Amino acid sequence: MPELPEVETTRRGIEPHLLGRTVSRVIVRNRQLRWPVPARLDATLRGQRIAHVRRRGKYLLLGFEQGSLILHLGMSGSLRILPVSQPGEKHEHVEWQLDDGHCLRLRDPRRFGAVLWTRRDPLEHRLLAHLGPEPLSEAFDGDGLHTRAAGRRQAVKPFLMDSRIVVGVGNIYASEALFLAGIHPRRAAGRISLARCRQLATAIKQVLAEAIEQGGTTLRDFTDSNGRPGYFKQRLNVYGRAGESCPRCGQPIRQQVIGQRASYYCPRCQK
DNA sequence: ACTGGCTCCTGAGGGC
DNA sequence: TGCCCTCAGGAGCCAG
Repeated sequence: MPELPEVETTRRGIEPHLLGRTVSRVIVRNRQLRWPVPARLDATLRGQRIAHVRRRGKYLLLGFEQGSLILHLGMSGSLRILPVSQPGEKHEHVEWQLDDGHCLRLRDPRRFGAVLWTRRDPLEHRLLAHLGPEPLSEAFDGDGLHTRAAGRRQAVKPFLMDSRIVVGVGNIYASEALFLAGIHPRRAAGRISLARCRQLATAIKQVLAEAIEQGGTTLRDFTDSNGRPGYFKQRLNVYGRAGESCPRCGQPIRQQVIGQRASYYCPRCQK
């Protein structure tokens, strides 16, 4: 399940292979993703040069001369650079062929991902226009978090996963950051002190930055057809570890569903 | 303005 | 060995 670190790692992995390349052909094998893949994508993109590869939240933005592709990996999507001659695999729904004999392929078994095209500034697109700050930027800090949380009774974990508050904090890293900050996932967002909001913001930055570093080593080679990454489970303190000992105090870690999502926490360390 | 619940989909994992 | 059932999970969307 790609969270922000995996999306950023993907961006870094594909960028050098795409910059300055021209699309020679687009093949859409299955257009039924979260939204239908735009019709005539091949006609739209053919001959256009890729000017930049950016990321906003978990969206990847491929900038062309006449518009931008907006890509989302959903929860099972992945992008790889392969030789065009490489035989296709199951669930490879879209292929962008480049002028150097390689192609970018989107594989997405669960098809929660998205491929959209816009001729305007992608940051103004309705899916992106109202996103909260990037967690690793200076625009995101504990003071801002505290302000946004004021008066809200929603549990802090789903609050953190709301992309209008901050982007890119998915289910796994929300649990991890709350553990680091010592905050119970069910605590009302509006009942966290400024000092603890600052700790929480720091924890979010730390967890995501560390995961990106990990991703950088795990997902090194995007041209390797065998390079499916494992997830960074070895680094996780609480996620997926119900019943195991808390690494800080030894208490058994608990699992609880909060906002329809599995949440993991230490009942002793997190208040 | 908030909040919780539903939805899309497939593969994994458990039970028998 | 295989079949069936259940469930996870990002995030937009809608109802209350």
